[in-house]
Amino acid sequence: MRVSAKADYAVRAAAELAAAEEGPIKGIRLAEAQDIPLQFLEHILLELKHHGIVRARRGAKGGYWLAKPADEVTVADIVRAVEGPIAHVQSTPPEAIEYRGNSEHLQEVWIAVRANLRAVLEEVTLADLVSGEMPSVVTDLVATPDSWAAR
Amino acid sequence: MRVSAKADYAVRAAAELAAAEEGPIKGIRLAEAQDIPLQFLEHILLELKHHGIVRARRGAKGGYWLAKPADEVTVADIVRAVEGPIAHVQSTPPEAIEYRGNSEHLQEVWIAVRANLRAVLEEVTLADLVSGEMPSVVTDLVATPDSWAAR
DNA sequence: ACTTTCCCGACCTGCTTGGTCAGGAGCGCG
DNA sequence: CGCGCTCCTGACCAAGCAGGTCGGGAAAGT
Repeated sequence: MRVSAKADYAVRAAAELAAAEEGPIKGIRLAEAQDIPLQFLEHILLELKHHGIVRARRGAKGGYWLAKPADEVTVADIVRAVEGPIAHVQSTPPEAIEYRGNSEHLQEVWIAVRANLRAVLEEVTLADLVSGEMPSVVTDLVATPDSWAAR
Repeated sequence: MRVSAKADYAVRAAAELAAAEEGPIKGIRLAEAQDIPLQFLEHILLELKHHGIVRARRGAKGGYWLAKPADEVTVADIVRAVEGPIAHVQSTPPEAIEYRGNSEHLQEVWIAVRANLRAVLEEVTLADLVSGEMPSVVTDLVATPDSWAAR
């Protein structure tokens, strides 16, 4: 139930790409803008490329750019690209688990957990992220003081 | 963003304890009821004990039982006991992260993610789990067909 | 040709996951 | 008391992941 450095880095780099107006952005510029180790970032960007989220070109005028418009790329897309499926239990998707005995209804809990994760991650696009204009599901939750409480 | 075997086991064992009406339940009975490796389960139960969620007694009439009524123990309590804090990013709580540049609003996303996780995990008690009468947040999500779709 | 930049596999250290093993300590009972 | 039962605890272990670094290769531009 934690967010890895890789996923965090990936979203931040993608946000930087979404904000860039024209042309390819070099890896080193992304790394510096978001304070990410360059060589690690290159591996992450390669994964994003393999998942069709970014494109890249080598050489003097090379760099990375988004493969799709920023409002068509969600945070969920990026997290799945670098972390794999969201909210799997014991490496199997919640809809495929079968519980016996008194934990029979636990499946419903994990399904609800995944659904609520998706409700945020699939709703926020890179365009939302850079503009700061979040979908209502986020603004509502963020406006609740309890959401900020440590526990 | 995944649920570990340990957390899954822990909740299932706790559900079994919640369902048991009388007296201490032996480890081996929990292990068999939920098909969990016994020695691994004992370590998990020990952690739950250290977190004040279960109690135990040794000897012939020994076993484990819940330290509190089943309707006062939430799934979140158990997950936190065995997995640590929920939805930390790079091992730091989302309210403590500071983002710069174009990812400035990413903090709000992680806050919303955590809040939505809590909305499920802190709402479901062991009593709900064994009775099958889930809180509305769960039944609503589970009733949505999309929640069951793989992606 | 030569530089720049991405591409990509190998490697590395340390920690986590999902366990097993061996023994010790408390509890109840005859 | 002695004895068996059950939990308690630390040590260990194999595999994998996290979070990187290193070194070289391949395309793009000039």
